[in-house]
Amino acid sequence: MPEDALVDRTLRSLRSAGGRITKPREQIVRTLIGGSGHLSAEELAERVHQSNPSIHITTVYRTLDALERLGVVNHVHLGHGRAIYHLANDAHYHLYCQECGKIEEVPPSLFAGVDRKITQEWGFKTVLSHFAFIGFCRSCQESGLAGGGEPLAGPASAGG
Amino acid sequence: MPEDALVDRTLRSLRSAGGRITKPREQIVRTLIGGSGHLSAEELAERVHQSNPSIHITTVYRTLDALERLGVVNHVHLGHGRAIYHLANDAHYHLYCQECGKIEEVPPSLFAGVDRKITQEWGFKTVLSHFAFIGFCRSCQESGLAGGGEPLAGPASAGG
DNA sequence: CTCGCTGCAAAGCTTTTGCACTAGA
DNA sequence: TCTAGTGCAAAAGCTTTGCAGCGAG
Repeated sequence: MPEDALVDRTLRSLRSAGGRITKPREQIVRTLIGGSGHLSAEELAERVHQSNPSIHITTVYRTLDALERLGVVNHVHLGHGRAIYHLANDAHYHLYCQECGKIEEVPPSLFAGVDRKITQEWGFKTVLSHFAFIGFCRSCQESGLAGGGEPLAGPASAGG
Repeated sequence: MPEDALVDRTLRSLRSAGGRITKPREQIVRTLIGGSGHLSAEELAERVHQSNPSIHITTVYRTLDALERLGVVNHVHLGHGRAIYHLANDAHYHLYCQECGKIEEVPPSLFAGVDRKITQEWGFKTVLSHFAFIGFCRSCQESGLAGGGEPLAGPASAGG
């Protein structure tokens, strides 16, 4: 199982950076790597609690923070509150259904064109990976939950 | 001044919807319409306080909420915390510089292509207006504050 | 007169911080 | 030993809610 190797490598990275390998860190890292790839801090804590209920969510946050500084983990904001964490080597953007909470992954290349345009025309460098794209997934649209409200609907009204 | 007419129309909309026209609402609506177009609830409250310091920020939130339900106002999240409010008839998306806080407006048409692609390929309906696009404005990039980290950097890897 | 609006205080939600104690190397 | 990590409690930051009194219509 390559997961064990990854867990091991990650823990050793922590140590190389001057940190220490502790039981809580080991369990958090193992759970994160073995998990679905998209976990909030709270979900991660819940899963960790199945093997060790005494690990505090503060420790989860601090460990995730340490991993993020190592470049092993990234976090993505889904909207108002929650953020999710995923392994940094898995580069993708996120579509977040605000109705059912489902997260879909899309390749960054999809936005390359828009991103280039924004850079050229506005001189602005976007960081599109740090916030999910909000909307409605297919099934929630079919349930009639997605209203209108987007200015995109209608005839193309300008060209920048 | 067309602003007075807009204020008046907005207040009457509130009444048509079963609401009441009060001094606080009048002042909040007037300040919002006369304002820069991008105000946080707190900024709006500050300006309103110049003419009436006793108006509580809770009232500002509730009035903005009422206006939003009428479709007169939209709010946009800039990131973790703050949201900004603007008139709904002014359709645009937002670029938010996470370094200096500057907000730039871009036409929704810019994203029409990506949006269509996401709809066609993922069946996902994005609501791109509800969250700003985060990044670094030109001047902050020139100050050397914008780091790397975006997966978009690198050879154009495909067109999806 | 009624019911919506208001101000105040307090709660809510996710994440961060202060502090004393524990434990890795 | 020495310093990083841990658990707990509390705070932080923005927004919402409960409640009693006021006032628009």
